[in-house]
Parts: sequence; structure tokens; C-alpha cells
Amino acid sequence: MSEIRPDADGVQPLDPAQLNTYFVLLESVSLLQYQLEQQLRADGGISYVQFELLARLADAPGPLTMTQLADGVVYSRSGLTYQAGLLEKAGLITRSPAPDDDRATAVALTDEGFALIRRILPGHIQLVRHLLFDPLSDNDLQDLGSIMTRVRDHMRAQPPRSAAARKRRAPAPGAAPVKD
Amino acid sequence: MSEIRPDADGVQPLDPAQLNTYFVLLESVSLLQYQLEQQLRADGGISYVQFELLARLADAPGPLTMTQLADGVVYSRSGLTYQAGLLEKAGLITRSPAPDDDRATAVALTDEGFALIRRILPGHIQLVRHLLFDPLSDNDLQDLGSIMTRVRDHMRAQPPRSAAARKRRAPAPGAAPVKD
DNA sequence: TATTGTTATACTCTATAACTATA
DNA sequence: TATAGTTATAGAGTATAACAATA
Repeated sequence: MSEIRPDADGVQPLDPAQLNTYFVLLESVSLLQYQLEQQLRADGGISYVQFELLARLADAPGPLTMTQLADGVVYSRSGLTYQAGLLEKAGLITRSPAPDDDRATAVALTDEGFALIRRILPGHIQLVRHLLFDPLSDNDLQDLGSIMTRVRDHMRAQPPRSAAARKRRAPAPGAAPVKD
Repeated sequence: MSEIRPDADGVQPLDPAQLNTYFVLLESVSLLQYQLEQQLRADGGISYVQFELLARLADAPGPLTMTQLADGVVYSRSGLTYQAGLLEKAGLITRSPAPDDDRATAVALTDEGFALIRRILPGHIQLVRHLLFDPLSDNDLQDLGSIMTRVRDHMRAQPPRSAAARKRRAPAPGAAPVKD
């Protein structure tokens, strides 16, 4: 990607090292996630998103509300309702009225949901280790963890990230959406 | 995620640092990509995938075949045909018969496609810098680039990644897909 | 009024298989 | 026979807005 030079317009001084790092980062994670999703579907019959939701519930000390469950996942609330419907139908989670707030829904793992996570997690971790950590030293692991933690905290601090009704920037002139 | 302990079954010795790093990596990139996609849609009316395709073409010395264009992007060929159709309809690329191989299609950016990339890229890079690199030192940048380059090369070397007809592992017993 | 969650709906995207044409 | 690409089709996933119920 080194030949794209927006600074040919004098607009942006572009650091090739940054651009390269950015592209490699996105490419690697895309590859990783694709492989992981294949395995999750094959071994557990679930998507990566569903795995994330189940893992989040498994990690929590108790039931979570839909809002808590959505937090950290980028989805719209309706998207979460959709996924929760699938997981509930599959017997992996339950939804029940939350005790303290009658508007809220308490989402909890069933025994089967727990069993599923426990069954697929070892293979999942093994694959992560195989694909992500095998070519890295312990030092790399520390560095990567430290770096991405700072990035995440920075991004989480930045925007009003749960602002669902946040105003979108108006499309730039001449930016017709690419659609049918 | 530190409380998930598959090794409670004695199956996998689990390194919490690895698990944490893995989750933070995926979470950060997910957040980053979401923000970038918002901007691309707002400023250029294109999705992240479409941006990748256009950027790949802009970076190439000349036209690419569909297969070359698909390489590095995880998509099926039909998915690429679909996206190419959208981009062509939008006047951003052209498809014409390849000169040397009559089976192949030569994909090239139009002037408008080039103009779009040149118009969008500065803001894109600015956002990447703002979200990804602002909290990082020059040293972090080097480390991250080095680490992810090794990861990518490792993953690209591993599987017969272009093996479209690769056999899927059979679903594990009791792994009913979570669907309607 | 604001918040929680669901529903209806439309749309985007992806994957599979069948198909054509060329190597 | 194998490869390049398209098409048809079906399904998964997502987003928007309208809605009901509670705080």
C-alpha cells in the first residue's frame, strides 16, 4: 500500500510506517477472526458474535441485562435481541424479568450454554495460540497486550460510544452511496 | 474474561495473559473498524470492503484480475463479483476482458475511483492516526508493526488459504447450529 | 421524559451450487 | 480436466423506526 500518497495533494503528511502497520494489523485480525469463526461454527454451531455473548455471560458473576450485554459489543439493541432470540431458542441462554428493574431483562447462561462454552473453549484457545501466539515471543505478547490495551482504553474514552442517537456527519458533497 | 477456566477440566493449561491479549486485540480492532466504516460511509458512501478493494487497485501498478483482487480478501468469488458490480455501477471501476487470458477479467479504477480514494484517504488516515496511533509511542508503532507482520506472515504461510474447496471439519457431536 | 427492550421491515452482505467459457 | 468468472438463490445479519412498558 506504500504507493498511495495523499500528500501528493499537499493535504496530509503521511507516515508510511503508520500506514503499513495499520494495514497489517487489520489484515491479520481479519484472517484470525475468519479462521476462528470457521472453527466455532464447526465445533459449536455458533458464530463469533454468539461466542462473544456466551463468553461474556460465562465470565460475568451473574446474569446481565441486555444493555450490559450489548455494552462492548458494537451492535444495535435490535441486533442483540435478534441474537438473544437465537441463543434462547437453542437453549443456551434464558431471558427473564430483571429483579430490580422491571424494564430490564436478565440474561443468563443455561447449563447447556455453560457446557458448550466449556467444551469449545479449549480448542478455541488452542487455535488462537496456534495462529496468533506461536510466532511471538513472551516479550511480544507483553508488548502487544500493553499496546492494544492502551488503544482500547483510548478509543473507549474518546467518543460518547453508547450514544445510539448520535448525529451522523452529513455526507460530503458528491458522496453518493454505492448501492443498487 | 479472566474467570473462564477451561483448565478446570484439566484439558488446557490456559495462559491468562494470552487470553487477555487476544481479547483486547480483537476488541480494539473491532472498535477501530467500526469507526472507520462510519467515516467511509459518511465521507465516501462506501463500505470498508469497498474501500479495501479500491485501495488495492489504487496501489497496484495496473489492472488486476478478479482473482488477484480477491487474494488477500477473504471473500468468495461470488462475493467479489457482487461488490465489483456495485463499484462498477457507481462508476468507480471498470471491468474488461483481460488481454492475456480470455477467461479473466481486468479490473481497473476509473478516474472517479481514483478521485474518490484521493479525496477520502486523508481523512481516513487522520482518523486512523487519531484512534490508533495517538496513544502510542514511536517505539510502540515499530513493535506493533513488527509483531503483526510476523503474525500475518505466519497465518498466510499456514493453511492452503486459497483452497476454496477445502474440506470442513465435521461438526462435533451435539453441535446443532444456532439458527431459525 | 428518559430508558429498556421488542417488533416489523427493509436492506446489505455472504455462501453455495450450477453454469459458461477458456486454458 | 482445471481455472476464471458470473448468476441464481437462499440465508444470516444489521439498522431504522415505531412501539409498549417502566423509571
